[in-house]
Amino acid sequence: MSAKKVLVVDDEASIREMLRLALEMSDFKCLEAADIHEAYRLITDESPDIVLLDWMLPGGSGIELLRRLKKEEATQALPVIMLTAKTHEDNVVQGLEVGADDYITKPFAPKELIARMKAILRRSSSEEAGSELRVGELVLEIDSRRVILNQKALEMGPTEFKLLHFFMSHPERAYSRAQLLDRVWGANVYVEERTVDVHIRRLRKALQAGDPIYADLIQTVRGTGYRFSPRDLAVA
Amino acid sequence: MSAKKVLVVDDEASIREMLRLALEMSDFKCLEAADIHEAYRLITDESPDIVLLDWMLPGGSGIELLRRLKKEEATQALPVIMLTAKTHEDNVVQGLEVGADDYITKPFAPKELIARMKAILRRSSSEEAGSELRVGELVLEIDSRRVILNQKALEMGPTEFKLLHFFMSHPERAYSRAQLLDRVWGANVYVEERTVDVHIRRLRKALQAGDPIYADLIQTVRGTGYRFSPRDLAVA
DNA sequence: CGCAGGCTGTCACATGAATGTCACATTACT
DNA sequence: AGTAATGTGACATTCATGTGACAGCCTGCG
Repeated sequence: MSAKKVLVVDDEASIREMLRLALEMSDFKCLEAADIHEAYRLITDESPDIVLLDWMLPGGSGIELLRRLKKEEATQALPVIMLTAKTHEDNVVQGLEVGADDYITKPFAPKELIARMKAILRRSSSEEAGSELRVGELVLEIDSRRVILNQKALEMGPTEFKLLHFFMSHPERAYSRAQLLDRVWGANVYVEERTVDVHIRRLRKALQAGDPIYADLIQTVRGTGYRFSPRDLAVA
Repeated sequence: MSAKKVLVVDDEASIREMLRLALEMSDFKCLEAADIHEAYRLITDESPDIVLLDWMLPGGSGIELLRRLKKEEATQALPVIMLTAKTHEDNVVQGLEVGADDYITKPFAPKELIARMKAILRRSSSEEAGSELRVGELVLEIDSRRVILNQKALEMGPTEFKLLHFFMSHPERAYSRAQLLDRVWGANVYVEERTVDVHIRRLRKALQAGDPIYADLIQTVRGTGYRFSPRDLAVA
């Protein structure tokens, strides 16, 4: 299992720092946000695997963000663990009602937090298995690591597969080359940005070979990067 | 019902002898092993119908063997009865969790053991009936440990058989070398990952000898591992 | 006991695919 | 037209996999 991304949302820098240490000790990648706005930005930009959300936040309480996340399709399945200061039963109940996956009251032992996180991640990642992503006649089979278009398998390299995988799970949104490098190639990789173009081309070519229409799903956003847009798929 | 093979795993020769007598009295064929290593060898070589496994063993406790058996595809369904010295509830619970089919505490009446064995065998043999895997003209006979392709038996080693067995029961899914080592070779085995390649090749060769088309069932998934895909089998 | 033969795991080398980069062509925008 | 961004074909290199050979190990047999 590759390192999971954790987003820590708390307004106190000291707590964030403490959590960062504990998390990195356990091989999690750690993102930090001090307010709801920043948190939301990081969620859409970085798609963390799990969110640790403090209850008390300036500029909108944590439950607001939670509600928003559970409302939107794209983030509905994102696991959230609430951090509550006291044993405010009310908060806990309310949080779980809105859809938090778990909660933990401060002060807590980092070990316990990590254990709960792992339990939740195990649960959510196993649901993911056996799934497939579909857009029209284009099917990306995760388990068998294949892409099927009109009942026929498409040929593409591992990188194109990962790229398409990323696009299909993040549709209707433009990504810069830098973002794509980060999300598809992985962080800490030194590669030219223009390399993305080449792989975009290879992916388009592969789709084209299966059905020309589907190549149009990968759209160029001039001055920004690329976008995957099922919406514009013309239906015969 | 033909005579069933029973494997007795116990380090005390006197107990093995006692069990042998009791078992042969009831028309079972009896195999004996004094340690885990020998037990495992006999299981793969002789495929007994049921295993009587003592809890306390030198060189790795019985539960280790049990875990290994339940993990590997080829032996997952093999019934195991645990023999525990005292009424160690912990052991019993643990054993049943790992997948023992039953347990019995020493000292026990041979008659009772026989009865339990028969009960389990009755249950499992009905499930086991007609236990063969088939893909097109390729038939893997579990019991006789043979592979038939176009009415002709294929020649392959035990490892290739297990590998094919695993693949045929988990089709349309890509597995990494590490996963295959884990599931086919068994856990706690230190073997080079590239060894998988070699056995894949041997398996392909065996299939090829029977019918070239069937070698294509074993597909390379570049950057990931291998996949067994009956779906792509071209039909004449 | 020693020997032959099958099976296994490992290596070194061969082969071919995938990757990243470039130079140049093309396109969009002003 | 001029400029910047993107598309595209070619290429060297790296990397993953295929493949043949071999030594050790066990087993069965003389």
